[in-house]
Amino acid sequence: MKRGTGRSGSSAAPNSVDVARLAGVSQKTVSRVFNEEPYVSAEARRRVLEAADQLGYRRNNAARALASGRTRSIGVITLGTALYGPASLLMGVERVVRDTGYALRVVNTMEGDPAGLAGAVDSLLDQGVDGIVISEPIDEPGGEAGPLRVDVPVLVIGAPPPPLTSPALLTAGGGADLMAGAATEHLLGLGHVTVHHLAGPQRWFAAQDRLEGWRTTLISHGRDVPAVVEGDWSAASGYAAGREFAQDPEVTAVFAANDDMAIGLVRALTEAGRRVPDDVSVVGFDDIPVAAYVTPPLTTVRQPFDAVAHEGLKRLVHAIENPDTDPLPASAPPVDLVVRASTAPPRPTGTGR
Amino acid sequence: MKRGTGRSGSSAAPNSVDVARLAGVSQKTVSRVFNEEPYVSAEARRRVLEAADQLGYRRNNAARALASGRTRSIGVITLGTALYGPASLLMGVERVVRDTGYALRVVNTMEGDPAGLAGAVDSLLDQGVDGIVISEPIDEPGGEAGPLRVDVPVLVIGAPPPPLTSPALLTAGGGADLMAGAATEHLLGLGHVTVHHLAGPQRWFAAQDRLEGWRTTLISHGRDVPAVVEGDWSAASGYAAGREFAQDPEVTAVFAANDDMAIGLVRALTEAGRRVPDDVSVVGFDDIPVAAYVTPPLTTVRQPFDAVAHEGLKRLVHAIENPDTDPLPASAPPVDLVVRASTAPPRPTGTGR
DNA sequence: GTGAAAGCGCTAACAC
DNA sequence: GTGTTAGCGCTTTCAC
Repeated sequence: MKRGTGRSGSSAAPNSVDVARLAGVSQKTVSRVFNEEPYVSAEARRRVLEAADQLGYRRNNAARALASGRTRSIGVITLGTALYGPASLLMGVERVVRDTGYALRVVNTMEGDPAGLAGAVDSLLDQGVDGIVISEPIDEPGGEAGPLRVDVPVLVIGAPPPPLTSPALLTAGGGADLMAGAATEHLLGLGHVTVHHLAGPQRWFAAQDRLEGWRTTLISHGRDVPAVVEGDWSAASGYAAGREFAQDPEVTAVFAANDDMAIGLVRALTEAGRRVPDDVSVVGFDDIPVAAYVTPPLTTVRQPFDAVAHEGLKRLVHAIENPDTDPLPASAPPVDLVVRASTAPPRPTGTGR
Repeated sequence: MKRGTGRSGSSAAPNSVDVARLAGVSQKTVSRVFNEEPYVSAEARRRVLEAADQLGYRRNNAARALASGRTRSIGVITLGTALYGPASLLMGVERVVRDTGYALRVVNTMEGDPAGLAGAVDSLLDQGVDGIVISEPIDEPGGEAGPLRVDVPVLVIGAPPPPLTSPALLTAGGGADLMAGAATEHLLGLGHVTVHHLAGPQRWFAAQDRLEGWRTTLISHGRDVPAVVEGDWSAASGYAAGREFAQDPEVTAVFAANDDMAIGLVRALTEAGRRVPDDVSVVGFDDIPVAAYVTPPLTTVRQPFDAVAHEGLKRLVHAIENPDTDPLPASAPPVDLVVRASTAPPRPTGTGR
């Protein structure tokens, strides 16, 4: 323990009683000032602020949390990867959380983690948070025994709500299917007979959504739905898939579920003598910062990470602070296809239509 | 407030007294069980655990923190970007923090943030953390008025310790200068007369280090030190720099301070008719996942983010838990140059040596 | 406008 | 091995 001489301890952190004493007011008035409560005279406020400053006072959050039952913090569960999407989302979330006056606690779930989502939620609940953000969860095989019981509002980004009970269960970041659809339309619009898909790992909802949007679009245009090749988001897996696609002369257009895979894909295609976009068109997803600068510059779909984080968090905070009100409605994110040089009409030769 | 009927409140979260009552022991014994303290009979432990389970008891962290003075959490300050380096570091830190039984709190400092590092540290101290990690800080212009006073151990990753007083001030992740030196040596070893440098923003220590390693190596080999071009880490800035480099036929080798810029650089060079690596060799830094799959595959320096995070955190936790012991020593990270296809000997023509 | 009193749920000493 | 007694520094309630 640190406390020094007892009452007017000088070595340890000052508390509100110390401030009150120095300011010549009651402890409660100090509390009022720091909580910006009404009914404090200007004079009292001034004295308190001055005393606090002089002492280097800072409120003890543990005590506040204990007394009020609120921690003023939000926990976020991410996948623990430095992938552009998840990382961008996390940064967006941090910004909004801090702006709204909350603190951020972060917990990762590793892929293959036996405890998985349940363990992460538990850890956050243990720590004490007023709300939870689950960012891009994946389908863990070891299904939970019954739904998780969470007693704070939950926001799920980029996935349908998992089986959990919560005073408020919100979702954000939908629309990936529409975006994937737009990418597919673009390729079809260019004249390609059909579009192949290099999917992300199907345990990720984000990957499922994109696949779904692609497939739906193909079907609605009456096109064949070719077999899907599944990667793991990495450029390496895109490269491996690219070697397969390169074998098949029927492949003239590929929609990859993220830019990294698209880049690996382009490389494999190029190495195999299939030129992009002359022989094969490629569309990525995310619009990572280098997408415009690889060769050829990648046509891709830009994800509105910041907007999604912003809107989702606003709604979560609203749910936390207004437990009895209806949740705010979600709005659909815009679809933003960025056309660059990796897509072109198919060559008139060969498999014409 | 939630508390229901008073003593045996059934609607709100149960506390250790509830558990004690149900288990027929004292509250202190419940505390002992959950803290894994010695001197609890197997029978008492069993009863406590059973009662806790039945009630769905979970320790209240705010109360623990208040009573013990420790929050069992570590705060990390990052730059709020989804850049591969910072994001990888953050993920590495999260893993180790959780493994060591601490919770993670995250605060970003935006570039240009007036409050800057001081504001971030403050926010963490307000929240209450047992230790602070500052990941890749930058030199903010608005210098602080006097050194920051921090009363918990601090670990700085990738930079010299900023002016702050702390019971323990540790650093990790040095050695970027050696890595940059290795990249430069590689180019020199290939026969290039000198090596140009596409630097990162010099407000970043990480960028300063790399520049320093490059310059020192050039000097120690008695080579000219060409003017530095400064980018902002982005592929776009690398592209802009590349257009300049392309004008100058003397440029046969460029060391870029990160892979994104290297990729933009390669693109600009290629567009200008300067082939990579035939006309100009390029080395990047970081080894981002797509580096091996761009055209040409990028020679780069791999950064040991995980190892740095791991070692640094271990030392930080040691300092937190053993305040009176000497800090653990740091070890130098390995230098890992990954040679791929973006570097080659200079062409014999022209500016021979 | 302001203050006194009573906890929040736990850990820390110490006694038994 | 176990229980008792005090707080930790706030917020809350209610009285003035």
